Amino acid sequence: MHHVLPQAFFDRPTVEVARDLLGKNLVRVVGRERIALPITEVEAYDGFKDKASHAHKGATARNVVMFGEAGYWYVYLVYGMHWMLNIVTGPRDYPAAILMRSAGGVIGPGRLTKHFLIDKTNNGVKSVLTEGLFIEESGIMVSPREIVKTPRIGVAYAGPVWSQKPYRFVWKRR
DNA sequence: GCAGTGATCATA
DNA sequence: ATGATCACTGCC
Repeated sequence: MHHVLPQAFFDRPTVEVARDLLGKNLVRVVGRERIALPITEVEAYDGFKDKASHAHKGATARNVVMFGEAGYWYVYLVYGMHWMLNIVTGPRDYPAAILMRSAGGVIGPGRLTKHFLIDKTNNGVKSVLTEGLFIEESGIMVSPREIVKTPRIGVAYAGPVWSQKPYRFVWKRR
């Protein structure tokens, strides 16, 4: 159970990685506390052309991490109160990341970061080497039959085409 | 259904 | 410097 996902796992096409993350354990270690839950809902944000992505209009102070190497955490604040947790995917200079939306019974990206004690201090940190926050193998096999694809949530601003892309993946146990 | 909340970014 | 926006949540 101590198989931390290596950087190579994340250095692949974003949508593939998103699907493969379902059922893997999101792990947080703070002091003596260890929180680990299987990932159940994610969303892919894929490249410059993706109008729903922060990276669509180019690099800014906030989104630079998305332009870096795979396997780094991209954490930002929305609506002045909710931290969003993403993992960067694909090669350097290709901006892509996956939003962690739910794990175990913790539903919703803002609730997830609250539960896992995540904030801006996790931004820009490499997931594979850090003791504090990483993803590991769970041993759970997720069958393709258990994966539901839908459009992403809360991205109407991206227009009819990009807001409808089936880049959200939910693991429904059967 | 909609207010809360504040960083971020474009515009100037 | 200012104002609109926001990969959301919780309470009405």
